[in-house]
Amino acid sequence: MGRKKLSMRLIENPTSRQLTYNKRKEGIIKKAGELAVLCDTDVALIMFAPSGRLASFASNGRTEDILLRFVDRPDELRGGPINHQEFLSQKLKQLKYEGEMLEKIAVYYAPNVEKINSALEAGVYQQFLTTAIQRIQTSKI
Amino acid sequence: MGRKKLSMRLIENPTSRQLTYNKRKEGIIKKAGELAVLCDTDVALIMFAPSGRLASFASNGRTEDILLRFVDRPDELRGGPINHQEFLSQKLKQLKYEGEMLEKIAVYYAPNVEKINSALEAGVYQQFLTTAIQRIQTSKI
DNA sequence: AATGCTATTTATAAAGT
DNA sequence: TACTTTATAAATAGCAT
Repeated sequence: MGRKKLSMRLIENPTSRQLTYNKRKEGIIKKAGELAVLCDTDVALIMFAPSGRLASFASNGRTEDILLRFVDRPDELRGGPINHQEFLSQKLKQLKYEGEMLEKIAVYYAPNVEKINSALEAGVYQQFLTTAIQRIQTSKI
Repeated sequence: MGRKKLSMRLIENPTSRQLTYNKRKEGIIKKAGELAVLCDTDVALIMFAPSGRLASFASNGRTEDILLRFVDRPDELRGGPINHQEFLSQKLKQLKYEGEMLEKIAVYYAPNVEKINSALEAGVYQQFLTTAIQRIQTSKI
């Protein structure tokens, strides 16, 4: 959409690139919010600038603990050896604990409540978790 | 966009809702991919249907380890007590280890490489990590 | 750098198959 | 239950401020 059709490759000019980034970032966040409302859907959207710093995050904030549901429904893992399944459950529980610890730490270090979304600490925590997600995704492709 | 303007509230008709969900899901994924290419940006997009099941995930898969950069640059935490800083570093390292374990587990359980994106296991792992991210975000707001 | 303005392109709501 | 089409709404690229 625009005066010209934009070819799908890196925008060379840094100023234009930043401008496009800001505009499209807003657009995607809006779309994500609409999808959440229209379809009762949880949407998490995480964007990182090339610097690696967290650029934006959007979610409708539902907090169901899917982990516990998973642990309570082992039949969803049918086909896996029982010992590995137990191992997996333990690992998930352990990671859940780590996540809660991380949450507490994040709260403790929050230096400025008004700047939460751009706080360096938040960026580091969230990117770390996101990287973990990406590792899983990458490792399975 | 469409024959009529859609009011921004839950689509009551389940069939229409599902249809809209599928269409808009594709749209957002496309947008996310475009943003990644145009602006050299890492984008992670995670959507959950009301059932809680992972619906989609998109990322350009960058894998920088921001954690280590963080640990190696303690001045970014200036203002925090040293003992808490060390505590934080240890926790992050521990979580990194857990993430790597989780990756190995994910690989082990991958039942069907062709269906990676819809694999239930992947959904559980990713939603768990996403929930952790959301917790951090929520706790700071 | 940030905001506002249109010409265009793109996404998509309904309808059709 | 999906795909395809089409009219329309929405997003946005390039400019202007």
